[in-house]
Amino acid sequence: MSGKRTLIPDWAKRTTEDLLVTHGEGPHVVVTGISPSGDIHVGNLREVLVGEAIANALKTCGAGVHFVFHADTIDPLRRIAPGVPEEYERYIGHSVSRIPDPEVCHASYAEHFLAPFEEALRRMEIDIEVVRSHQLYEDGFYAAVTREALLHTAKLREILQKVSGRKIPEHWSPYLPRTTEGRLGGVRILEHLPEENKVIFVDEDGWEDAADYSKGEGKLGWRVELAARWKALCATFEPFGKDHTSRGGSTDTADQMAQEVFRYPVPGRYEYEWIQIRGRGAMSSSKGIVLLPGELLKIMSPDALRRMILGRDPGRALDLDLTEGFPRFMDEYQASSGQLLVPFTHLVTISQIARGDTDAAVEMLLQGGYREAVSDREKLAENLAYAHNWAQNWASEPLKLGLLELSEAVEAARGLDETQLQYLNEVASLLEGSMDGDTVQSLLYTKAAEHGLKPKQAFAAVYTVLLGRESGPKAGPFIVSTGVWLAQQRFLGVIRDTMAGGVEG
RNA sequence: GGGCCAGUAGCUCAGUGGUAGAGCAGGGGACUUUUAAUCCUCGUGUCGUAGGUUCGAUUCCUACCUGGCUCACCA
Repeated sequence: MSGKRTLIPDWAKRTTEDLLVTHGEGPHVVVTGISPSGDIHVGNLREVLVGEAIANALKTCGAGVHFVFHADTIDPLRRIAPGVPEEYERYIGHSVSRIPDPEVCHASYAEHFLAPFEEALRRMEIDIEVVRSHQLYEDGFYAAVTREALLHTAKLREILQKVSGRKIPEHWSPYLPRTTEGRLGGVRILEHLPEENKVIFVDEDGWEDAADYSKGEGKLGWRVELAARWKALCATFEPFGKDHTSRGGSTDTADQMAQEVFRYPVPGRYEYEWIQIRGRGAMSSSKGIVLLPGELLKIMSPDALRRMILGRDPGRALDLDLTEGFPRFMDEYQASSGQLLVPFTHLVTISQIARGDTDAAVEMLLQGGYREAVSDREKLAENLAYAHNWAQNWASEPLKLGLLELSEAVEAARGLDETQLQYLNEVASLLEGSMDGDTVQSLLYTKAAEHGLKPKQAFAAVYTVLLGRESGPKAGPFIVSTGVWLAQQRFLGVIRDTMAGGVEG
């Protein structure tokens, strides 16, 4: 029921078996990575989870595995993320690790977006080493491959041109030094001094300068860096989103560069499809269509999130339905993970009535016959919190239960007829704070009959005044949970205001 | 145009080389102290189209049609 089960899905098993054949028994290095130039969303999380699944499968086969998250913190800012002030335009071309945090809460622009993601990785207990590329460059980790790249500039340029089909400028260089203004690239390399780890370059204004590539004074261009990084990190496997894997794309060029220039075997690969949010479209940091892992961890457990993001097969596009479809997902998840089954929608109702009072929730669950579900109170409290958060943020209106303000209640009560109002009036006069749920329920029912109201009409009156709807959770226990006194005041208040407003007596 | 993915009951989707399944919706019934409550019951759909392989294909292959996404360093 608890404990971490590592079940290996079919797609991961197949991929891993191939990998063991093509790349040997290990030790393996599984690499994932992303550029923190904007929100790191659950689409990005899919890459990490695919990597994790492969890493786990490798471990199960007895192979040694090192699992790495390569944060591309040295990457230049290309466009400012939504919500970032416009004056950040002037940082375009600067390394995101060297740009101030727009909200001043972290050490840099990069950290601002990286931190929440790292927090999610931690909460999901993913066994991964997070490295920052600006750190690696500054530590000289990429010095050797950078030197190699510079020495093979002509060959790299040829590959780039041939494979991508793009015209590459004459003076192209795989290395982008940082100018005195802090911008990467846009300069011309004049000379490479391999024994000093330096390049001499001239900037747009004709100023000559030098950059030490063992100290992070520049970086490799993206496509070259990808291949170089495989070698430097000893990567044997890396998942890629489909945007990278199309013909002429970055994996195409990197594959050839790895083989012909770096003399390094191309790591195993898994191409995963993208995730869309139902009704909003494909996730995109730049369009502001984004769902953060942290948001989802508010409504489900890490394990459920893992299941949701991977889907049946990450090679297939996923259309995340967090509204109507979510309860079903949760029920299926619970069933398949052997947990006690309380229908999610029921949990949603209870969580909203109990509002954090676990004792009250236990009471209601017992009444509903969910005896087993209350045995683990800690777990239950957690699930109630998930359900409650979901109700707040994602549920459609009919599933939300919120008490009306008095003025809203008066407004809603206009739809009630006189008999219903009189019924509420009498009920209010008979309610007592000491009553329990069943007593209130029975009071509501008997008084309905006495007023000649069908139960449905009577209860509709109650729900209308309290919730603004014609139906709701079982009325007696609900009223007790809100506090009998509160319901009583609400009934009386509505009667008073409605009568004063001109309803005939 | 290249690539990837999909096209199965009204909707959302499972599924397997051998007479097609689930959930929801919908119909019928029970209950009748209310609920998007509970219980019972009801599904012959050209499994996108056309070919091929096979004793036999929805499941494998080919072509095509339709839809989605992706190919400017945004997973």
